Amino acid sequence: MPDKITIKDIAKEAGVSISTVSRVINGSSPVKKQTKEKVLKAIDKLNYYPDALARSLRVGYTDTIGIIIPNIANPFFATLVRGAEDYLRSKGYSVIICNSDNAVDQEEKLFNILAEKKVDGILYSGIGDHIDKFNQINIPIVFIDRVIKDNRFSYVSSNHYKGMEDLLNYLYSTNHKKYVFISGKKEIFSAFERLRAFEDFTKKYNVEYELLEGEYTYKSGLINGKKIKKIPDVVVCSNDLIAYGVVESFKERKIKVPEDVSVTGYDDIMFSKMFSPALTTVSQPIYEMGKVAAEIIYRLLIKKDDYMPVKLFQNQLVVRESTRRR
Amino acid sequence: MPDKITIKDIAKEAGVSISTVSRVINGSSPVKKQTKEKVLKAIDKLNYYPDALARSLRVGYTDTIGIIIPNIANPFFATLVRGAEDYLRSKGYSVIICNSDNAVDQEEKLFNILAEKKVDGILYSGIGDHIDKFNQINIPIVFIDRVIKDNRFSYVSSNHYKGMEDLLNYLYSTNHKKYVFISGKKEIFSAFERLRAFEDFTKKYNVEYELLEGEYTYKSGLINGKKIKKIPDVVVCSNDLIAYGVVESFKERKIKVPEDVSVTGYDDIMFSKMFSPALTTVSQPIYEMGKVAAEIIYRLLIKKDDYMPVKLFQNQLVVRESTRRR
DNA sequence: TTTTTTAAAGCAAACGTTTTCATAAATAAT
DNA sequence: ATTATTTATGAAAACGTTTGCTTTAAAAAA
Repeated sequence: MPDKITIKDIAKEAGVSISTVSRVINGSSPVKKQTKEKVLKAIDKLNYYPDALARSLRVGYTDTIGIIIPNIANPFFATLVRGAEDYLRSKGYSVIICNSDNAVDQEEKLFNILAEKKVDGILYSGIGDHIDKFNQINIPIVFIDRVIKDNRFSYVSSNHYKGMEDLLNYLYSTNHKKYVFISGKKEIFSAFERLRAFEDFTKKYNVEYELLEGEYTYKSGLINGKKIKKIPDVVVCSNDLIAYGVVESFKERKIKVPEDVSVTGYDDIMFSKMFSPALTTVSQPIYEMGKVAAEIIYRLLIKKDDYMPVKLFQNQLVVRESTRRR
Repeated sequence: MPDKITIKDIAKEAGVSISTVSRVINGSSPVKKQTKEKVLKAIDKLNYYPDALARSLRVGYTDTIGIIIPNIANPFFATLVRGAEDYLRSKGYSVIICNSDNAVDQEEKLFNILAEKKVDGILYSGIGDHIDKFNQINIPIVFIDRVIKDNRFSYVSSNHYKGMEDLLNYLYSTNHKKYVFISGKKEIFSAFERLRAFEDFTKKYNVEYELLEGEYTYKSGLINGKKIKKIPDVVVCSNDLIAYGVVESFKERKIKVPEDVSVTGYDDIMFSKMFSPALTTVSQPIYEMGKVAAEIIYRLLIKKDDYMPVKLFQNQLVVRESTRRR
């Protein structure tokens, strides 16, 4: 294998010092046109590309952002990540993606790895708060899909409580009397908020309901769907994946949606409109949220002020075919 | 902000040389129990974590793998990536994900970035062949979802031709006479192979058909679905997303699947079984393929021999509700 | 004890860049 | 022409590690 080409080789080839080479690469200070050409020619000839490690070690940043999410195979996060990555790459950043599977200890490990890799910033969506860790590693972070009261931290989230409230009010207004609610893991902020909205709702209208503890997966919907003995007017699911599972479990039992029971989701991932019955759900601007999170971290990085922006998105009820008036 | 803690600080705190600190961190050579304790204590006290950049610069590797795919928001790739990442992380690697959107020039750019970042290996699924580039950057690579005849390169792929052939034979045996085929971009290996199987099929059985050029997206299915004037017996789609789009477009036109027309997909992404009608498709072991690709690159990295493994997966016809005997 | 062997720790170079500071070359001002 | 100013280049330190080699300390053998 051929030896690695370094800036030294270019310098020698072009008959010039390495400082000069560095300067033409980075345009950091003027260099005479004809020497510049020599250098460029040498670079091209030897097929040189600079070592980002060495560079980062020197300059103190890596142009890399870490993203910690539960699971990239969940379309919600895939879309979110895409939103963030598109923006960041346009600004010259790369992205390291880490799946935590919502395990706090795994999250902690990932923070360590990202800190060691010297990422410039972190986008984080997960369970733990890790505040002590953040103080240790001292890397700008923005929380995603979660409201942080600690005003040292930025976040982008959406108004889950309000979204769920809107959905429930709609259901109530269309004559749904008996409810089953399948929650996500309560450690997850969004799941907690949606559940909270549901609990407040049941109190307010003194409505008949059953509460099932699930998690944000298709499988959980499948399992919990089977557990439902008394078919209610509507099964309110804490996210779309759960709803898919519930519908499937009902299909197996020949229970028809929406004829026999309404089913609702949350998130409006791209498949929910294709699902049949097309899912009544609450839409979050997922791609946009990823993008905004990326914008925030970017701003945090370039201007070193203490500006800590925060963005709360509104959610939108979208009524489709999986619900109907009772 | 507090100064960055380096190995030097630990050395001073523990009253020991930096070599010794390095040795206790890496266990690279024996150090007396009691000095080890001092060092560990200092590390803990000062909250030190080593700088992976500096380390990589010295040792010559980064424990990082780059992955280039068209689009992480496509569930096929999300699952694939998850398979790869799970394996790699278990071996101590991190993963940088890059979306190319199937643009050759973007792919090229991404290869450059990954080369500069000194990733140890690359997993690549895309359009271009970039053979010259690979020779330049000299980083182990494994191609995903694509057969490479050049035996200097590894790949994992699946037998798209055979899979499509099986599907078509099944359709033929269930009395489907008139076909519409919606292809993916022909530059993509899998799309090319699936189309090739279809063309051979039409010749072999001299069957009535129409060919529509699409791409691997829901939207493309929607658009091309609308273009279908004469409803055939079956619309064979080059992947599942296209099929979703076609079904949706038919729904708008009150054309019933499978009553009026069969529709098939390819890939069997996780949503296809939840889709209604549940999609008849050809399943690829997506997660497994990602995992195997990761295994291969890992083997390539640890043993520096010239072993160039290659893995071809078989695909499995899965008949569900979106087709029926004519 | 003294010498030999082994184990533990330290020194300093190296990895490939960027950048400060000094110097040389070129241009402008006298 | 000479000096002053600007412009272009080079030398060398620094970023934070690992590791080959040397030295010191400890243990074993004489």
